[in-house]
Amino acid sequence: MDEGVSGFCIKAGAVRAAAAAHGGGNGSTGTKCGRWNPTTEQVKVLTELFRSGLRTPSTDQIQKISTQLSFYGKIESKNVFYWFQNHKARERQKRRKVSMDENDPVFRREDKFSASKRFFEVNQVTHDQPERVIETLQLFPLNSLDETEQEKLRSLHANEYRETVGTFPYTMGSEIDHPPLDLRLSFI
Amino acid sequence: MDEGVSGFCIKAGAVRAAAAAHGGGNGSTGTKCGRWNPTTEQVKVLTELFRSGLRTPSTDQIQKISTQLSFYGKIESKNVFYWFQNHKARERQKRRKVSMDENDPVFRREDKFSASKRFFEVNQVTHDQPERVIETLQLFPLNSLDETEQEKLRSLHANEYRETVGTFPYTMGSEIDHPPLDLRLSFI
DNA sequence: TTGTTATGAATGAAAG
DNA sequence: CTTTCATTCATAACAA
Repeated sequence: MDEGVSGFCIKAGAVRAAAAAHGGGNGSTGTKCGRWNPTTEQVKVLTELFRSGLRTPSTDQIQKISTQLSFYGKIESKNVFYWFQNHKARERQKRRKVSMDENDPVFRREDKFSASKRFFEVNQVTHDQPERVIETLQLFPLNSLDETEQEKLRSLHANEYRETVGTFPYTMGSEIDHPPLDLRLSFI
Repeated sequence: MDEGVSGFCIKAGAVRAAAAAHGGGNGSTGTKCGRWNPTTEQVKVLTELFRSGLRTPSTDQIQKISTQLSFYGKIESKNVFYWFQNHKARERQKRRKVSMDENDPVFRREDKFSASKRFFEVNQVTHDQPERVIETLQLFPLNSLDETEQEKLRSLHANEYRETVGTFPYTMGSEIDHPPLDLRLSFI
């Protein structure tokens, strides 16, 4: 199991055990050196921005978002950049509700071009959003926000847990009536 | 809190250990579990495929494998995907642990990349490890429909373009359906 | 029960 | 943008 914790960060001691970041607003405030671990606040804001239609923030936007989120914890521009990139990619990936009729008893004709991208049948948290993709959203008025201004953004409560969208209503209701038994690797 | 479906699971019995060797309701058909639990048959096949050299099955292959394995129990494409992903990663992880040769106990510190690709630069590290495995194994000769190349040489420098175009006003709150959450996105 | 291990799933980071 | 890698989180299966 937990073999050598390879990795390249010094993490001199056993840092692994600690973790337990889930469940609560993990500080992530300069904890370890490893990778960015967003706080629930940060994730919430980012998610909301995404929901608002922002998908590929510009450099300027990334900078502003990063600045704002830095209050909630350590964060860098690249984190925001990657977040959006990953979120978008995975959202699309999961969006692939391609119903691969593997159970279809009727031989189907070859589809023109089958989707060749990864796709899982993962449901998505109710998103009744008319898919309005705003590439460039007006973020943060240019008038800089003072420290005091940022303080106002503070307040709030720490929502528990981090975003976890990972469930899916199994669609493959029941099994198919037994196909040729014993297939093993014969199909390779 | 709401982390999707997790927790309750009927756990239809030993699926991994032994048993389940017979075509019979192991925890697959009627179990609504939050997490896939492979049957011994499924694991066996997957392992054999892995041993055969398959490490990163294509979407098409994943599909086929999933279809085949569905006989042994409930399984989805993403399960296969994750299985290979994890198996490969852990194989490598163990390999890495062994790598710590006493020959040179010096730990090389990863240079802190500062950068900028826009803000940060992704330093091109290395690309070694002459991976000697079969990336693409021919599975199921039945229908070896090879999806044609879709779009590969696309995208490119379309970013700048988009950035510029999206400068339209965008009234806050107007277009966006008012977020039900407590938003400090007011600064948008 | 509690603690540990194995591994499914998620995701930040980065390569291609 | 797409795909892969590395690390981490969560939990079923198991041991004590």
